[in-house]
Amino acid sequence: MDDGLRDRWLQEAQRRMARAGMRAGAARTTVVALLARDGQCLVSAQEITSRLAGGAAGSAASVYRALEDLHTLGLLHRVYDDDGIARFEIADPAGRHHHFVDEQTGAIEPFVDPRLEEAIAATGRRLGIELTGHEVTLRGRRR
Amino acid sequence: MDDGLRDRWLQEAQRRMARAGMRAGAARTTVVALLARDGQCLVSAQEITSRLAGGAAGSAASVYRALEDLHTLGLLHRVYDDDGIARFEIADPAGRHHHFVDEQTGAIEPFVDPRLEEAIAATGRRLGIELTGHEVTLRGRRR
DNA sequence: TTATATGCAAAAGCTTTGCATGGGT
DNA sequence: ACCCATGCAAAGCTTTTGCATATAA
Repeated sequence: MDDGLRDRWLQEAQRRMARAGMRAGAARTTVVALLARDGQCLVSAQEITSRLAGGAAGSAASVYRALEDLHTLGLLHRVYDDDGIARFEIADPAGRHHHFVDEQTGAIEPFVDPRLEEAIAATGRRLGIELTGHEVTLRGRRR
Repeated sequence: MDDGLRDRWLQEAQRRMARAGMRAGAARTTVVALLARDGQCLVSAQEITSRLAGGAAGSAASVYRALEDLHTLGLLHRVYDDDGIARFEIADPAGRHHHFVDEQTGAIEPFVDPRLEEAIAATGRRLGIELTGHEVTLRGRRR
């Protein structure tokens, strides 16, 4: 786990939530804390809900509402897996990773590749597009 | 519309369906014909169902079943949009395109870029991955 | 004739929403 | 005090499934 990323994101999240006039209720506070730790790669609403079920706060409705709000604030990326279930991960202010799906295990793993980023930027220029975002999913098996 | 692609895919679809022991019922036959024409870029099950509603055959259940079967046979790609709805397009035996989402209009447009394909292949090698597939989605506005 | 395809209606699963209550600032 | 947040339960949507019937081969 990347502690620096966790702290940066947590701080940014609190800043943006405050600026939006949101208050620190128990449920969303817990969800945010959990995301800062475990949301560095894709997690679903249900995974969050069940991890919260052990503790005190966090109904399913509140989890979905928190995820929706955080996504609207630009604090989360939302991706739909091959099963059609929404999964979220924290939007790193410092950069972006993409996903590799291991077809043997089904595991999703993040990766970064500056040269791929550069190639995507070049594609945008070639197509005459001003890029505001992009997603890449690779599938295969580890050699 | 690419007539060559349409005919190639239709032929391949019929070949694979026959080999799988599937019979040419009215509903799936109509769905396959519609996909060959209109499935060159993403369409949803509901879009297909409503386009079929004018004609004689095609209940929603049969549409979903046809899409599932064709996907299993490797004849369709399935992609989940930002709204969480599954969209399908025909798997071109001759190559692959990706998607650009225009954030002004919401329109999804296909594009091809051989240099991007090369960059993705290079990323796979760099990561030590044997790639079996990949998807790229670009978001932005046309300049 | 026999396995496959279809349609309808019901069920399933994820997500959203209405409403009354609780809680932050 | 005032407005936001929460929880529960109900509703909404897409997608899947059971079952009886129809149909391709």
